[in-house]
Amino acid sequence: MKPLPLNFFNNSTAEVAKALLGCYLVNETPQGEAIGKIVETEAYLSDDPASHSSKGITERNKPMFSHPGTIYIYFTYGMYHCFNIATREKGIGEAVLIRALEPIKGLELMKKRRKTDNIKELCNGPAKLVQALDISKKLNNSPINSSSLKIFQPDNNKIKITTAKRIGISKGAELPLRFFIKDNKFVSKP
DNA sequence: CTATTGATTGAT
DNA sequence: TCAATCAATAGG
Repeated sequence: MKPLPLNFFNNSTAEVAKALLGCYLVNETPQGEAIGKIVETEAYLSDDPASHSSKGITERNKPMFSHPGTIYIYFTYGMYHCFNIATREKGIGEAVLIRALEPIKGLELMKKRRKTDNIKELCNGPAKLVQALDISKKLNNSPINSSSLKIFQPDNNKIKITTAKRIGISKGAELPLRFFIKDNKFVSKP
């Protein structure tokens, strides 16, 4: 198992979203290490009305337009953060939203941070996994794998992918840009 | 300046 | 079904 190279993200956003399924997201903190397997993602494209980047670059969404592999963490609904990774070359505003993880390691830490003992509730939503891994907004606009937050790709990553409409957006067509591992119990909605 | 919305979650 | 809770955005 090895860390994903940054040029992994210099590719079609939908392809990156699918390729991330089955990879491991790792965050190291002073309290310990937490690891989750990526089981659900969504792609956000530059011409997509649901994407923050659709109206051009702003102070908030500029990480989406930065180098491939740049972390984009945004604050929403007054209380939640969501975690994305920028894709394609610098100047193009596209990203993959990590929507759900299967908890692998650091379960006790996750339970404490999420204030629940229900394993299925730890990481089955974009704001939940940010809480469970304690992903800091300080990492916004910095490259993945260069700080405490890393993604590893397993040596033989054979999984079955289901494609579906995206969740929780009102603008824009319900494009088939949501991807998750078939039959996995930890996706945000069945 | 004020009003509305939102890539959400958790409680009722 | 709805409240929490605030940054971004649209409108005046």
